[in-house]
Amino acid sequence: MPELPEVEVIRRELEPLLTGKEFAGPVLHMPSTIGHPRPEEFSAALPGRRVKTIGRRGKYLLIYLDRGILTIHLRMTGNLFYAEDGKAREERFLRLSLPFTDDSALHYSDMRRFGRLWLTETEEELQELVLKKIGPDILNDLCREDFLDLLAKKERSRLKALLLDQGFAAGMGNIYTDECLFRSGIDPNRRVADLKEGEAEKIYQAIFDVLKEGIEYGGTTFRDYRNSSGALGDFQSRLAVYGRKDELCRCGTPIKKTKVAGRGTYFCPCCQK
DNA sequence: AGCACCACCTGTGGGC
DNA sequence: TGCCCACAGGTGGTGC
Repeated sequence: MPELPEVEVIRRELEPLLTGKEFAGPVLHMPSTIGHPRPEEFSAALPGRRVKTIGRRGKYLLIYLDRGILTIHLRMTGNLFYAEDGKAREERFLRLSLPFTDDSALHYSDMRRFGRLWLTETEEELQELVLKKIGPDILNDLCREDFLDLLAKKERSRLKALLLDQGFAAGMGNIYTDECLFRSGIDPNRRVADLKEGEAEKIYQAIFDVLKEGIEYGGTTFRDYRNSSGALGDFQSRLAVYGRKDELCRCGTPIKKTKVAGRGTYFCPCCQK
């Protein structure tokens, strides 16, 4: 579900709400949601720790504590919901409740159960256990020069596959990748080696623009995404190609859907070459 | 190195 | 109307 913009929207909302709060005893409705440490250790270790700041790397939300780091990945259908009164809004897919000592709470629900939480004691442990194969955050930690350098090392890759590769750079998902390639005028099947003068720069700019806009519009709610107050995103109204098979592109050509890198891929055969 | 597949889950929507 | 299959904002593993 959530890509970089959706996670960033959640981060911005939660940071002022959670900073300074102290965790009480968690309730694990589905213990397998905990990736590390073992569920019972997690439950014993979290109470008493306080939230310092909230960060993000790609699609990972990083809740820095006075001791250790609580990391969350929402995968396809994970949702975080903050409740001032501590009450969860729906029970069906509730996997985890993290109450605070002031009786407010952070709830985690996840229909498809793919999402995970990790509690690590140090930055090094987080790196080793969770972020080992994750590249730099594509919005905050990758300048144009570095992006172009990294791209040059991946001559044989298809653009769509590369942008989706979190080891290359972290944050792009299926929706924003299709939108980025549309804005760049690049066919998703093209390979890096075939890019012409100026096209790589165009892609970098499109990544930046589309992610920024996604954040400004509160993320994309195509199906399940909700922010931490339960509200829908707005960026779906701005999508040029994603989810618009057979609808007309602004150039008048019907948008096509194919499969690239194993994912449903939308593009305009006229605007993207 | 890159890619195609499968697995992990549950729900929904299109086609027949 | 109802059933079945394909597919869904992600990622990790396998094997070619």
